[in-house]
Amino acid sequence: MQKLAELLKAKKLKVTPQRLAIFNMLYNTTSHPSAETIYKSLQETHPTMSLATVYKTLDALQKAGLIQQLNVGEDSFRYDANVSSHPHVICLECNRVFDLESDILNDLRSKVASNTDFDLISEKVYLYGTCPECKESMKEE
Amino acid sequence: MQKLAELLKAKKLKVTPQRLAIFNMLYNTTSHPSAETIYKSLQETHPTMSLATVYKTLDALQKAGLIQQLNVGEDSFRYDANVSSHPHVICLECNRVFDLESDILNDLRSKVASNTDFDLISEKVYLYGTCPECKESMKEE
DNA sequence: TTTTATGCAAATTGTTTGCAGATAA
DNA sequence: TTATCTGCAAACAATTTGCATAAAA
Repeated sequence: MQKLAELLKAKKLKVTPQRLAIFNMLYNTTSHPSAETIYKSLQETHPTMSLATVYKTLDALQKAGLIQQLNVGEDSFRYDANVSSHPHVICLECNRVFDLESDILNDLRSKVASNTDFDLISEKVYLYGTCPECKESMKEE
Repeated sequence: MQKLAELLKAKKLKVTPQRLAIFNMLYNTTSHPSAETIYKSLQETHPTMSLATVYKTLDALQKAGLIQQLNVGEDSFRYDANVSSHPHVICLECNRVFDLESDILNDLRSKVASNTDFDLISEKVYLYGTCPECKESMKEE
């Protein structure tokens, strides 16, 4: 928590209980929650925090480069405290989102760079399918 | 146009002037327009067509597998009559969206399949950067 | 004639904004 | 103290929906 407070201060963001709670939650999960999910799961510990504060905090953290926004094709955004440009795999059965290693994009990056003459800055890569667990439970039926 | 009418009929969709106009426009562009852009550019030839009809038509075409929806990270969707699962490069200066060949994803697909045990179904791949033309005009300044 | 599509206006939903009071520095 | 944040309610924008009329099959 101390570490997160330092990260906020380094970006000249005031350290508030709300910000710490949101940042901390994102920092300790790989579930890529949405604003709504974050809001609901912090209801118990921060019952007075509003959804608008969640949105404003996520916006501030994102602008500071401390988190990133994902758009996996749902109707709302998800957030990730892993700010490296890494690909994600999404299970179409359970809707969970998993991280992949960034370096599996190296081949793609170099191919695109040589095919297009673009100066590439970033990328968003989402793969869709069925996760091992859901494959199992589908077999059983 | 005859060809497009056949494609609609094959999907049991009624062939209306609005649907033909929208489908035809998408079929003859690589600009990946949004619903709003399609609506505006068809105003001249189809002044009575409503935006709701554009949305309903895009939805029908998409469900029939005749077009696909893109989410390049803007506040609205774009549409593509190329329904193959191909990557896109987006220029952050001029906001144009370009198609890439599907097969440059082969390496990524096989890497992800072997790393995750997912059964992969599809993918959305967007790369961001500066296109050759915008690189030129930035040099001049 | 039957079925499906269109066009209008109203509804929906995730997200943003304005602002007064509260809190961090 | 003063600069910034919070929380509420209202605003927003892209998209969807209900329904009466119109057009396709």
